[in-house]
Amino acid sequence: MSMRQVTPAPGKASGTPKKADVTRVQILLAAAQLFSQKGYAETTLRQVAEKVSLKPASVYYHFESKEQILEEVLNAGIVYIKTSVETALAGVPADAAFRDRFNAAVRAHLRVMLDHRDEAGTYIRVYSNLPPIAKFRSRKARQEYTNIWRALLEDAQARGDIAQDVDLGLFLPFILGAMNRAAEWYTPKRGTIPQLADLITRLVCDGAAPRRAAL
Amino acid sequence: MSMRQVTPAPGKASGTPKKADVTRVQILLAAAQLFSQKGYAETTLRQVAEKVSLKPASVYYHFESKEQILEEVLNAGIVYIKTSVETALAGVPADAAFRDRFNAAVRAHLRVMLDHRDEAGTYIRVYSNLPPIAKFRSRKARQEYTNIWRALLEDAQARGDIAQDVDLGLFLPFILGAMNRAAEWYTPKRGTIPQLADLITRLVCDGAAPRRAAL
DNA sequence: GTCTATAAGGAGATAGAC
DNA sequence: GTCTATCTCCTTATAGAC
Repeated sequence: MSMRQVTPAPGKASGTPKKADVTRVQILLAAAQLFSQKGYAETTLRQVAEKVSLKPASVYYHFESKEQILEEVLNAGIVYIKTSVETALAGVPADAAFRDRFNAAVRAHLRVMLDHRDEAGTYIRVYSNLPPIAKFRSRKARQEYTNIWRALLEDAQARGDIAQDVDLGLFLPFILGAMNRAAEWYTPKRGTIPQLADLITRLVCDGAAPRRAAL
Repeated sequence: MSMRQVTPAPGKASGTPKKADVTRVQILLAAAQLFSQKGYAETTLRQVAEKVSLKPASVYYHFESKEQILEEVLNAGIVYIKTSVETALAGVPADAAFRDRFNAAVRAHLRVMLDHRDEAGTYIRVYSNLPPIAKFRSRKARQEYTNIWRALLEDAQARGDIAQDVDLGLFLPFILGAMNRAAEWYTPKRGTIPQLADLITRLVCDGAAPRRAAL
């Protein structure tokens, strides 16, 4: 699943591939990369234009404003992440161990965010320093995504895989935030994405202390 | 310990309180707040000036450039955090349980970052979207701080409080990043800072699963 | 659809009076 | 130390030719 399929144009059924909405998508991709690398305010439309070999003015044929580009980039990013995690969860039996379902979700989230950094990572990286309007507009999609995780964790707590006295109101944002922050520091040099996913799963399920079971 | 004592002026022993380095510090504090709230690029010198009831030009009597203000804000922030965590660790016996030492450090880190958001939180929040020069300049202080945590965790691993097969190269940045990300989502509505610190400590030491000991 | 040219505004920073 | 006034540059965005 690529961002390409996610943003053909607002309100357009995927019938004709259309001749040059291609440019539109190229702009979105370039913008996503730049926003992700340097932040929204620090990125100029000239840089976006140059990256797709256009003159700045031409960008305005495809988009009304810089902010509209941002909005679409954000939405595409979160839809992309959401779909990936949903797909990953669907690939694990619903009655599988919590550990396995959780690990699959974590791995999917990390993979999208760290592997396809430019495409979806933008959402995570740029979100904090945004004009409040943009934050508000993407709020709904963001919440829908969070709900996937909430359901996963609430279910685990109901089944006794997570202790009753763990406050999900703190745990949920903590664990999502912890994963998202990885976009800031992760490099393949530190380890693979599955390794990181395993570490997180281990922390959540067992902690980092040595197993004291077999004693 | 306040940021005031940290940034009297570069290379100035704390002898005379000096008549109006006060303004200098006020500018730093105002800048810290604004950078933290809106990001570096989105903050204008005019806004900083207005916040301390100065005209924009007057700021340049105290600082050479906007970037220099940023640099000092960042350094002050990290020195502040570092000192806080060191003090907290010094307050716990060196032979205390890892759990207690870790919890004290987490709590101190979170308190500075979340309670004194404007002073030290800037460092965390702004750092990602920075001109590379600024990142580089604050690198040394950042590493010195990280080393406190590395020592704490390496020590724990040596004593067997953290399992041998936990990769600190992943674990260290993960846990620091997770805490830092809390600046993005934490509000007192979700819980107290000690509660969050306890949650993190629990995850690290035991995991979130129900205790299976007493069975 | 993309271009050239340019408008309109705001940014960081400086000069020099007070 | 702080002010007024201003320079210069670069931004987003528009107008209209091709």
